[in-house]
Amino acid sequence: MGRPIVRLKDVADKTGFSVNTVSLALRGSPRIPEDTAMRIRDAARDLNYMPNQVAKSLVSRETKTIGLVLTDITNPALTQAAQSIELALAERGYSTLFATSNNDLDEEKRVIAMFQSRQVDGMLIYPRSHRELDHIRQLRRANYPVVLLVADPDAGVDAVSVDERRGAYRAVRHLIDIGHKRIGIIDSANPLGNHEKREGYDAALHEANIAVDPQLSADPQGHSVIRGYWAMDKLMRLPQRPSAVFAANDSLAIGALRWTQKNGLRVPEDVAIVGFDNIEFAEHAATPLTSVNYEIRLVTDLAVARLIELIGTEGALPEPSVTLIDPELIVRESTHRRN
Amino acid sequence: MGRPIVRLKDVADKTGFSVNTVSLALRGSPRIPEDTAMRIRDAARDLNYMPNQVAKSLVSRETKTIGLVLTDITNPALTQAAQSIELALAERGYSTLFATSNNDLDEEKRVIAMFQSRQVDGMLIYPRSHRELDHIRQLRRANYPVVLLVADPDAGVDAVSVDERRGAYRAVRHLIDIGHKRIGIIDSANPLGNHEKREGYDAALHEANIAVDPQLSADPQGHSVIRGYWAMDKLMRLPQRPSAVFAANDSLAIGALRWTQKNGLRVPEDVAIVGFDNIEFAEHAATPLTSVNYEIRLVTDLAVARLIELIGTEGALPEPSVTLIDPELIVRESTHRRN
DNA sequence: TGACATTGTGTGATCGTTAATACGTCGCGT
DNA sequence: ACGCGACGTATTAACGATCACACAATGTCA
Repeated sequence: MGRPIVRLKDVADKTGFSVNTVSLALRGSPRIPEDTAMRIRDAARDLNYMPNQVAKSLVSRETKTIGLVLTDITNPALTQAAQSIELALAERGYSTLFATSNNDLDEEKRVIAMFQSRQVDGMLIYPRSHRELDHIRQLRRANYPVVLLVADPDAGVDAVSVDERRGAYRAVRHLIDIGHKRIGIIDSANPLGNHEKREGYDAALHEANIAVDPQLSADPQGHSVIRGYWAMDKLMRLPQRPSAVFAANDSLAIGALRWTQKNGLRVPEDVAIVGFDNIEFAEHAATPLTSVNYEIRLVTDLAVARLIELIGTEGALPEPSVTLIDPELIVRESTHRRN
Repeated sequence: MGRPIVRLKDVADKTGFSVNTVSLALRGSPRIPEDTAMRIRDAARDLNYMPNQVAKSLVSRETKTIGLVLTDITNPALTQAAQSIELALAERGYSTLFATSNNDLDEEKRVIAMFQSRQVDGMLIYPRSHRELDHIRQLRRANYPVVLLVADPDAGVDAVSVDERRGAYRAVRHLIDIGHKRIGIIDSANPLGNHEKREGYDAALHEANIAVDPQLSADPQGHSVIRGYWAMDKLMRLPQRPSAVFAANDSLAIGALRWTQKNGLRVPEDVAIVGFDNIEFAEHAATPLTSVNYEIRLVTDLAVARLIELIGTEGALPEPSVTLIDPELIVRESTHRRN
């Protein structure tokens, strides 16, 4: 409140030139002769002048700021994403305003509105849900640059994402290939949530003529280790246990692994486990975890590049484009090949 | 670029009132009669008017934005901090601009300057180093509200932090108490870095009349699991191995644990391991990890509260205050008590 | 020597909002 | 009937910067 601010006017007063001359000089205009410019630069340095970006933004109508909306930054996959997004944006001269929606739709809407009010030049969003994107589509219709970080080819909004459906398919396909028939899944079953991984799971089973057994599906209601533990508990208490489990992310998988340790089961002999995202801890888990891997940098770089492109377009935005990154499966001990 | 913006003027034109009347009405001034206000609000809603915070900030001289400077958000402890800081700030109507310094001093300075230029109302900073705070002290002298998230009672800057020295002391003291005499430490040895944990380690050893053996110190040069693995490798290859190891954070500790698994050592029988921060994965590691625990929410809430207080003070800032949160040790299997 | 560029610098409007103040139009009291 | 306060609304000037343009003071050429 009321901190002292050094303005162009102060530099102008000190040097005797007008505000305009000072502004031009500091921006290196060729219209200002070198010795004038030097005197002005010196004075600016002495006063420790820093341009006021707020005033600048008001004139230029751009804030060089983008808004990043995450559901929850403690999800290790999102943390990585946040890190590399911030980096990619900083490299291009953009600052990152970030906020979390806590997986709440109203909160997500509020955050987006706040970002608009703050005149961010664009937004990168991990939406809470694929099914409720109206508010985001509306943004785009209002010519607002937005790129989603989960994919839905029909969303009508630009998106760059790992192909979760394909990743899940690869993981489950691998389990089938090594002989598993009774394969559990630990993934959110929220009808409003994202179904891609579940679809990939279903697809792999169908392809192998294995019926999808709803019993083998456990909803962890979250993404933390402990949630994975309890979901695994549910699956393993079934009369007919699964011989393998696909977990929608590595934290859940580590929770499942932990369950096997506590209950004296061997992985992969008694039950095989596959995770998703290949976070650092996956490789170094008690039993190194087979996991779906992808270059998060690739996803975020493409998303940022697309966003910057949208910001740079004059007039109406181009047709939305959706880019899916194809993930690979890293096979480790948690799913050793059966013979 | 050139997105259409609905301004007060547009609402004014639509209703026939002046810009000022509209402004007053939308802010609920009692000077505007109810039916006028209602007509104006309706028009604003129809046009989907959103106040331009940039213009508002220029007038009010406050942006309701704070800058958060982290060294590296992938450090799980910092991720947690970022999450709860964003939450605490949002609750008080502040937005969070965040940037990472990548543990580089020049980068840290650049980020801070950028935040100043963007007129943030205050900053929360995880400095790269305790020893190089001049640029931050300077900020404070210029009456700029700053709160550090690592403590140094003599920094001359406000700070709220877990007491790392004491936490490390507790951890090492515990190892001594259960009979260990040869205790290794995995922590940065950078002379420009933070020494608190190392000091706590030294203090505990001195108190027990155990000489500090420099051989037993390994610098992981980072905070990731794999760094901990290699640091552990260095320690365990010594002719006289340590019987216990204190790691400066849980990722390092998990790396150390992983080393024992790969090399067929039992924890805690062959070597005990203690971590720091008590992240989620610590409890669920192959051998549940003894770790130094503290309420990160407490730290961040106090830091945010102090920052808001500083922002609210008229005139000169009060004397800097440093708050240290006392951590506790959570004992788990990785350091089972010896008999 | 007078017309005309060229060069360097200043003036004024503008961005969207708020704050201070001015200005009509009432109603009321005397 | 006249003045005065209250009320409702408009006008003007900020905030700090940029931009388009105006305008002197030079220098150049016929």
